[in-house]
Amino acid sequence: MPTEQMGNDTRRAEILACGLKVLIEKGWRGTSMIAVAREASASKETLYNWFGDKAGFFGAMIRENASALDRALPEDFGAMPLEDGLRAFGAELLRLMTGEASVALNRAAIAEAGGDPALGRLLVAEGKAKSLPKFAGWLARHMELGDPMEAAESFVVLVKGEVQLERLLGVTEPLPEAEITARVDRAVRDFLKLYA
Amino acid sequence: MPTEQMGNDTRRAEILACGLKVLIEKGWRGTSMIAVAREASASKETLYNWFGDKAGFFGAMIRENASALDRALPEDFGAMPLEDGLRAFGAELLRLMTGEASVALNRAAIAEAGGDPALGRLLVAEGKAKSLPKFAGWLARHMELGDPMEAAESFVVLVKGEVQLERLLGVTEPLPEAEITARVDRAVRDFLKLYA
DNA sequence: CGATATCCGTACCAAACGGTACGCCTTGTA
DNA sequence: TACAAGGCGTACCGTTTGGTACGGATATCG
Repeated sequence: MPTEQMGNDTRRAEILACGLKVLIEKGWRGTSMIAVAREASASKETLYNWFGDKAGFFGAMIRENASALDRALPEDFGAMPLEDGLRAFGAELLRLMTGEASVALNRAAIAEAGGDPALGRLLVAEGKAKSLPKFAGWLARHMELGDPMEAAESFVVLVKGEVQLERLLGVTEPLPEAEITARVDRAVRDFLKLYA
Repeated sequence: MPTEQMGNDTRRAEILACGLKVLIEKGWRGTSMIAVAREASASKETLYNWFGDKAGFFGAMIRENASALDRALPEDFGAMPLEDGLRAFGAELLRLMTGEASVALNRAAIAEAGGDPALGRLLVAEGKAKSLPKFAGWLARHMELGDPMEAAESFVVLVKGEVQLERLLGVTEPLPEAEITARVDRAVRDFLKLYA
């Protein structure tokens, strides 16, 4: 563990990354604050000072990972032609939503949703609620649509299918790249058939 | 093996119903064995004698509720014409998957999936894995399809959209009947456009 | 009627949790 | 070099959990 001065921000991101690692490896039930503290070589008191309580810590993890889709999209996505853009967006979306990090965070939010839906709301507000309108706007610029948001959601649904739920339930492994492209191909074909 | 014999059949169903009630009201975290026992006016020892352990109890709850879709379908479903059958199946599916019981059970299975995916596997094996092939067979009898299972899954996905995930995350309330029919209408229209 | 089995209620246990308090040591700064 | 801040590690507390054990009530059956 590096000693040279690392800004509080770096240390903070490091702790959040350790939390995500524990969450992925041990599941929601196995992720106690003491487990996170040990993984990060931090103290529980530090965790509580920085993040308030356990919910605050998970909220911070969600915020940290929410913009992953934006970051993963190619730089020239906005200028791509329709079909290429659909493929790029769909593949990145599927890769993200079935990846270990997203699955673990969604599992945690769902596990808590019965008692306190705050984490679930945060997950949606920081993730889908931000990226979907962007994608819908992009769509509207590339084809004529009566309701771009509806079309955007349709594409997302066609891409994800049942795979995300199966991942959440633990009945499926992360998708190999070949299956990602296969699913995206089919989704693009169906989407164009419906809306073009 | 602790017998698991019959005893009072209705008593067993009663206890399972109480467990589901607690699960819906208190969420997965609030559903301790003692909470279930109190709700059912039973003793913890009885629960453990009948169901083995906590996982066994939840497994029994899943089995009890798995065939709900079959039971809910109208008796003459098999003889319905294509579009009526799609509407009936879609509406019942959506009603079930967004209902309190299904949401609570799926949340429990997902919460445990990180450590032990057995509950998730059971949920899929008893639910979707049994009803989807039936529906695919029905579909194949009503239209010409290259891959009936693929078409059936497409219909399911078109009907559910993002609603089930939003329910699991706790960002949406159970759907009013008007929205159910609206979603099913759109799904049927899109499905026929893709496969008819 | 007495014997047997079952179930309820309660008490109990060890383990783990979230959260807090405190002593020690490193680091930054003047 | 001296002082202040703050993170690390550990110990601690009250609560809750899954799971077990025991005593008393009830019911069934010979």
